[in-house]
Amino acid sequence: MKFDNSQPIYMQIIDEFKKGIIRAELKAGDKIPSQREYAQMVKVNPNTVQRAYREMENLGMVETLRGQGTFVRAGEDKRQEMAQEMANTIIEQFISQMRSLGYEDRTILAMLEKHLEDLEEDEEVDRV
Amino acid sequence: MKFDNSQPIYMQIIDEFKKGIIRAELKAGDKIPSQREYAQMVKVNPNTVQRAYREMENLGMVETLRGQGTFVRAGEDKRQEMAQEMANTIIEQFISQMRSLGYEDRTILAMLEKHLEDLEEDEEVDRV
Amino acid sequence: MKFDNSQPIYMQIIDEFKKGIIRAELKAGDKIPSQREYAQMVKVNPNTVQRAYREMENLGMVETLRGQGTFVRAGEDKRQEMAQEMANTIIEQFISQMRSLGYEDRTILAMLEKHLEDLEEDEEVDRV
Amino acid sequence: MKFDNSQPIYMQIIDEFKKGIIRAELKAGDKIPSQREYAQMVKVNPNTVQRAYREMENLGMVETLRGQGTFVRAGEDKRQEMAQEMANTIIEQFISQMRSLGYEDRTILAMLEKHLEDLEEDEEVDRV
DNA sequence: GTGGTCTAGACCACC
DNA sequence: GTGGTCTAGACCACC
Repeated sequence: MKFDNSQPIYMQIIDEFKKGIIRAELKAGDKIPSQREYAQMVKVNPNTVQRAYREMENLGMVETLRGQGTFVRAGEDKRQEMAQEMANTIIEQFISQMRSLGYEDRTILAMLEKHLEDLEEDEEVDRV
Repeated sequence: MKFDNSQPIYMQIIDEFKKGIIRAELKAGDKIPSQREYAQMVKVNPNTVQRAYREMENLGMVETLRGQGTFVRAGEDKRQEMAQEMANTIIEQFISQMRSLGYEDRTILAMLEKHLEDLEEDEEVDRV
Repeated sequence: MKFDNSQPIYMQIIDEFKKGIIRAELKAGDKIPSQREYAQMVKVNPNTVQRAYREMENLGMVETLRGQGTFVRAGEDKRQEMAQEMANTIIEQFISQMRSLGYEDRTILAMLEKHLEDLEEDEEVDRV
Repeated sequence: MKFDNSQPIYMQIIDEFKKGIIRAELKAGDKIPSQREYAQMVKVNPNTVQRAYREMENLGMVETLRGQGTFVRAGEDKRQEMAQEMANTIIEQFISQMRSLGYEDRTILAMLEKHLEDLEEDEEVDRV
């Protein structure tokens, strides 16, 4: 895992787990690594990991059972909610970046549409 | 200026000037800060600034006159080309982020459209 | 390798590799020394070598694979182009030197012709 | 004056005066700067200048009169001889450079001829 | 003052 | 081990 310093590391850790849950790589009931294990894996201070885990607990993403470990709690509903939320953040950031280049909204939409069509064509070709 | 470590600093500097040119805040003939000045402004080593300036010269964005300074070279054509290029990068990054959340292309498009409409309504309200 | 100060060292390094490619001593796919190795060989700072290697990459002469090394990329086409270019530089420098001695163009040509004939005779003798 | 380290500085000084004489900027009887003056002008150790002046005396280029200074001695004959000599050096260096790129003698001649024609055309245009 | 080159050396990323 | 980035600081060339 590599972290940049655009955001606190503990938030970047949370985002990692969020993505895992959203992509359904992590499902309700799955055990995630212990705080110590994870801290070693990603070479981060255990305190930072602890903070991330605590916040995930507050967010209802995971549940910690003393002496047993930390488990994913998010069910399908939660998963969708999280996906929506993350998507909104990404979309807003995208719009703001494109607007700051001076593009108008309808142009942004048209450019995205064009891009998606081009990509689909390319992928068509790849499959053939 | 704050730099994150998602990218080399010299590239982030280039991106700053790119944005300036794209937004037409910097126009052909404008003098940009001397390497030393800029290095002090953004608190990085002058060598790092020089690398950025040198690459901008190679990209045809600026022209350097020894003993005189560095000047914006990009005319309107170049400006549009740069905007296109930067937009493509942003769009591609956006698509890949959204796809990695599991959204299909038509859904991505629909979500963006919805978002833009909502924003426009909000801005309508603000103006009134 | 000895460098003079008629030109920056990094350019002289580039010229060395250019000559190697032009003379076909270095062919497409050949690995050239690592930056550190070469720096030790020619006793210059690794940063200077890196600048030379980076510019050679920009010129399309070599390809750099991180963690693996730097490889000659120039094929036969590129080789000829580079030879032409280098020849032009040499010829122009020659003309300017001769003119600055006050010789007229036709005299320069005649002197060169004479010289080449003399050399060929000498080499004839050597072979016999 | 700027010296490179491809040759001893005293030789580069001699070449400077040679060029002056060849171009007839310095004529027989002309006084050249005193050794001290010249050393200051070109920022070189006076001993180096002395060596250059001594060798020029040996070469018959100048004459030193104690208490009066150093004077150009070379007459027209000497001038031509020096020009010839310097031209030969330049031509030989040129041939060797071009051959090392792999060009054959007749090609070298053809390329030079072509280049001179092109230059003449350009200069024609400039005059018009 | 402005840019250009170079050294010395640290630290990181990828293999 | 190999390349990539960055800092610190010296010295040079051109204006």
